[in-house]
Amino acid sequence: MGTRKENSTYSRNEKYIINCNMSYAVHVIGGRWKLLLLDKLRKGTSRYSDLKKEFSYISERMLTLQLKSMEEDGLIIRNVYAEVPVRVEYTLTPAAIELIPILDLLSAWGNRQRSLQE
Amino acid sequence: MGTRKENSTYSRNEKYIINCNMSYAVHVIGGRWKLLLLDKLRKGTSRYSDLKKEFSYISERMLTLQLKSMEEDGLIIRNVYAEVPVRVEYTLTPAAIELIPILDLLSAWGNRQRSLQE
DNA sequence: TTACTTACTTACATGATTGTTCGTACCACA
DNA sequence: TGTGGTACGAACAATCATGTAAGTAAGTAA
Repeated sequence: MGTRKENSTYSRNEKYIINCNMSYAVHVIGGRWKLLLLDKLRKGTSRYSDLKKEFSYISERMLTLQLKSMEEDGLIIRNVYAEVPVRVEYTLTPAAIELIPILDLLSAWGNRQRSLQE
Repeated sequence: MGTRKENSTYSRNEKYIINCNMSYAVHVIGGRWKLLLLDKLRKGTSRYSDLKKEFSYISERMLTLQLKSMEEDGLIIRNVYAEVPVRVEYTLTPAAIELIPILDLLSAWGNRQRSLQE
């Protein structure tokens, strides 16, 4: 989510992952706060200040970073309204909406798995 | 996957994620090499040396770390055979087998999504 | 006694992600 | 002119994840 050094082993190893669609999908939702944000946005469009209020424990920096990353990966759309003060709204894309039921399956699996683990 | 400092913001923030089963599931499969290992093991039991040979680009340290983590999370079972030299085999647990079709859905989604992105 | 195989383990270094703090741009309104 | 609200951005620091290089343990065979 920042700049990367080329030619480190870490970078070079990426080629072994990059052609794995599963890894890609997990990467896309893998940021620390992305799932929480997806879960919020599935209930409807939110503006930046709403997210900031609801997730007050997420630093503003991380909030914008995760949102930007999700926008780049085609999970959300960012709409800017030229009002005063500015209003910025975030909405799920169709692709993200397709993802939701799969995440629900994952969630159910996680639930079962955790109850088994204790 | 190592020791953690308590009381850092990073640690404290965990409580906002820890009760999210989705995040748990993503965490469980989120290590860099876990999906590749799952994909290999779904085709059948493998011994350590097989994995090492197939994934020669993964350092031994990371290989054992990821395998141990997957074992702790109930994704794989580690069987040790008291032969000479030792033989250690890794097998998917039923829980991991339940996970496979969900991961296939994720993979299909990733495939669609990536073709849209370019 | 030494060498050999398998499956790790440890100490250390590098790179990536996340968090803290402060500052900015825009325009309205007093 | 100055204050206020929204939505960020940049510099820096802390923490986590990954990679490198070397060594270990157990047992058998030479």
